[in-house]
Amino acid sequence: MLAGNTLSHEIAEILRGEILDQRYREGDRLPSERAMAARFNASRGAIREAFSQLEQLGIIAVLPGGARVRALNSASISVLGPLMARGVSPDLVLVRQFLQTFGSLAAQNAREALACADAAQMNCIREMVVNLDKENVGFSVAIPRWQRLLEYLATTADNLVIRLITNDLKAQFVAQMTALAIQPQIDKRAVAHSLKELRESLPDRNGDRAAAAITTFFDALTESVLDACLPRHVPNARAG
Amino acid sequence: MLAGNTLSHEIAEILRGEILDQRYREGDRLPSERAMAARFNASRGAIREAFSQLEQLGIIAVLPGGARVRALNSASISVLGPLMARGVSPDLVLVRQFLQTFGSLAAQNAREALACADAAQMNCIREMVVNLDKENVGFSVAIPRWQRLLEYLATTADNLVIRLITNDLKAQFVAQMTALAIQPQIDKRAVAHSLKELRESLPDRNGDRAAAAITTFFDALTESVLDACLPRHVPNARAG
DNA sequence: TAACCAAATTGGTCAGACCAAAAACAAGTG
DNA sequence: CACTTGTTTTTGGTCTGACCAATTTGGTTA
Repeated sequence: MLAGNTLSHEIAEILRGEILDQRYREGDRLPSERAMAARFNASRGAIREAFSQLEQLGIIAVLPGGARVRALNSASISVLGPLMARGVSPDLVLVRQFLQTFGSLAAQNAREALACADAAQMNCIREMVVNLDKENVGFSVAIPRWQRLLEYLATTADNLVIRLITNDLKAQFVAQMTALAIQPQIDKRAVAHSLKELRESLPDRNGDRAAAAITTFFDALTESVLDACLPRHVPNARAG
Repeated sequence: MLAGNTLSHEIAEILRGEILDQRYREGDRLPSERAMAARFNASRGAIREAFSQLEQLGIIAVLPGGARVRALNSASISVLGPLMARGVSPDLVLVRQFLQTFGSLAAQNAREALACADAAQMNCIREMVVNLDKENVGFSVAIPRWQRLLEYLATTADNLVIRLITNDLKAQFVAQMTALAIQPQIDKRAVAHSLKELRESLPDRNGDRAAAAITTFFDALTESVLDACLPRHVPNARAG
């Protein structure tokens, strides 16, 4: 669908799936480029470009004598999206790991933002936090506000390493999540608590406290998302 | 420069450098594949493979009509290594961001490890921490032990997302650091304190406390590494 | 000026070929 | 039988030249 309109992208996508599905074991030699060309009715050049993409993904190593499958642990972040989409690893486990990791990085952003923000930026942060805390809005309204806050903290912290990581993570994760159209019911008490901590951490620029607040928020978010991912077969009649 | 023995890797490396050096501005169109082929005295196929690598790096977008330079913010983590090696961004800033981010992820690993470790794993962790705390060893002895501890925490936490991220980070960072042959003088008191916190967090599996201890350690490590990176008083070279 | 159409350019792919290095195999050796 | 050695096959890396489809470009027209 969205993957790649070009032949080499399609081939790469197919092979990526087969590798992530463990159709070739780690260390195994992939069929030769010529064999692949025959299989896909394509030229060797197209196969070569597909292999190149898989190599950049870190899931194969192509060298004279043949292309070999590498360990999943040595892959690049970009495999996480496809991995989550397939049944290779338990989805919910990966979702949890995603959100927890994302939360850690966001917390670090908050820590650094409070350490290096100027007066105007601090004001802006304070304003966003207060606004976020003001009304008891629904999930669909609150989440974009949180996103803006986290984005502003990221901009303020200006940590390129975290920025690049979260770029990759978002690209892999958001696509999968939005595809599921999840409507989590986040624990409002936990959110309120993390907002209170966040607000109180601002005056004396307590980075650790702010980071802890962000972590708390992501813990709650994680639980709610996981809950929303569960098969809602069960008649769970309990409103918050 | 052992980066890539193949021609396409060499070309990709050169172009990557030129792009990271801002020789082409964001959004600019790169010279066509044919022009590049002429410039490097190579075939279009080789240029294409080089372009493919740059595309996977996230620094160019190749599409019908021409290849365009993308924003650095949208790049992949793998550009950090080359970026740090060049003078594009202040080195020390990147080094700090690297270590702080690495610390955040290690702290998260510790948090999750304590949450999910079985009895045997907890014993192993305790043993490593105690061993680390036992003697007052030098930097070159202590660091490998810390690495083993962090690695074991990572294995125990078994967070694939963090694993993949740190894979990339290590690949980009360690190469640069070892090339500098840095001998940091780490603050032993800070390390001792973080070890104490870590040790005391084990009995009741206080993940937050363990995470804070790891963060403390990385703060000290960051300062010492940055200090070691500073230009020292050159013995004689006052030429110029 | 704005809309429109044709020519030049560009990426995507294909085909067939050559080379050097690696792998697979055969044969000889202890 | 195991182990080395030398030859053949396979494999990846690159080149050349060509074709197609889509974009870009630039000139033309309304």
